[in-house]
Amino acid sequence: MTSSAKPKSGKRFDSPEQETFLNLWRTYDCLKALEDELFSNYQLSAQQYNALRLLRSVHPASMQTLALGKRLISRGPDTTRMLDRLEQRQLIVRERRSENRRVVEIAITTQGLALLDEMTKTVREMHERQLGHLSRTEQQDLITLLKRIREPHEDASCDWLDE
Amino acid sequence: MTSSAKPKSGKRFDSPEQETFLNLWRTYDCLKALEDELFSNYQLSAQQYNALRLLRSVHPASMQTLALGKRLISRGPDTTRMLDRLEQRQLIVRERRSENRRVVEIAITTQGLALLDEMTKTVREMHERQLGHLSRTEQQDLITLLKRIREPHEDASCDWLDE
DNA sequence: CGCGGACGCTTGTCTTGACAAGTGTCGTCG
DNA sequence: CGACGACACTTGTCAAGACAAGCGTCCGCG
Repeated sequence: MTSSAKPKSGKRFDSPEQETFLNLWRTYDCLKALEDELFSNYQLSAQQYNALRLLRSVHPASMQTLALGKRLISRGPDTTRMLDRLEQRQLIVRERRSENRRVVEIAITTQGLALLDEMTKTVREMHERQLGHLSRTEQQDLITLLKRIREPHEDASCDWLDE
Repeated sequence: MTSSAKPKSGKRFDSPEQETFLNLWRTYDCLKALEDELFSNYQLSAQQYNALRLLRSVHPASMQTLALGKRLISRGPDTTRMLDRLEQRQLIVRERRSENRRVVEIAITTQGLALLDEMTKTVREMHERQLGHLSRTEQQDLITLLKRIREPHEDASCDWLDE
C-alpha cells in the first residue's frame, strides 16, 4: 500500500487548469438544473428548445437536418431522433425536396412558434434567476473569457456558426 | 401565419443572459469533448475519474456512498451503478460497516491508485491543451466570475463541498 | 448510359443518466 | 420490546445520448 506519496495533504486540485475546468463544469451543471426544471414543464429538452429557437430565427425559411445539427450546442449527429419527437408533436415539419431528394428541410410550424411564444416569459424569468445578479459588464467579461477558451478548439471538434 | 413578429431580423439571442448561458454551455461542451476523448482510452467517464480523485484525496480512509455522490459535480443520486462499474474493475472496494449496516463505505484500492498514477501525465497534458493558453490571471478571473454565478444557487440544487 | 463513390439522413444497438418505488437497517417512542 | 418513521442504498423502468452500420439519392467519370 505504498503507491506513490502524491495524494496531497488533504484535497485540492491537481493543477490550476483542473480547478478552472471543474468550476466551469459545476457552474454549467448548476445553471442547467434550472433550465431543465423549466423545460421539463413543457416536455422539452434544452437541445430541443434551442433547435426550435434556431428554426424560428430563419422562419419562414427552413434548414437542413445537418445544418441544424451543426448549430446545436452539443456535438452529436443524433439530430434525427430528436427531430422525430418534435415532429410527432407537430412543432416542426420535415419535407424532402423534390430537386434533391437527399436533403430534408426542417421548418417550424405555427404550433411551434406558439409554444415558443408561450414560453417566452418564463424563460426570461429563468434567465433572470440564473444570471440576473451579474452586471452586463461581468457577463461581457465572462463571454470574452469563454470565447478565448474556445479559440484554439473551434473548427477542431466544435464549430459554432451562431454569431 | 401571423404568429407575433418577435423573431428578430436575423438571429441573435433573446436576452444577454441567454447569450451568456449558451456561451458557457458551448465552452463546457467543447472542453468536455477533450476530456471524454482522453478518459475513453481508460474506459472511464469524467464522473468516474472524479470519484476516484475524491477517494484518493481521503485515502486511506473511506467515504460513504451518499457523501461521495454529493461531492461529485453533477447532481443525481445514481451513484450506485457508477460505483458498481468501478467495483467490478476492482478500482474501489465497498464495505458495509458492522456498527451501522445501513451505510456503505467506499475506498479506493491499490489498483485504483495505480490507474490514477498512470493517467496523471496524459491528464495534465489534456488540461494543458484545454486551458493552457490562458494565463493564471485569466483563469483566476474566470473562476471568480463562475463562483459569483453560483453564489445564489448553491445549497439550492447545488452544494459543492470541495473547496 | 451505367457504375463507383460521396453525401445526407436513418436505423440498430449499447451504454449512460433520470425518476420513482422498493429493501434492509437503525433510532425512538409508547 | 415491538411498531413506526427515517435513513442509506438498491433496483426497475424508461428516455436520452454515443457509435457504427445501412439505405436511398445524387454527381462525376468512362
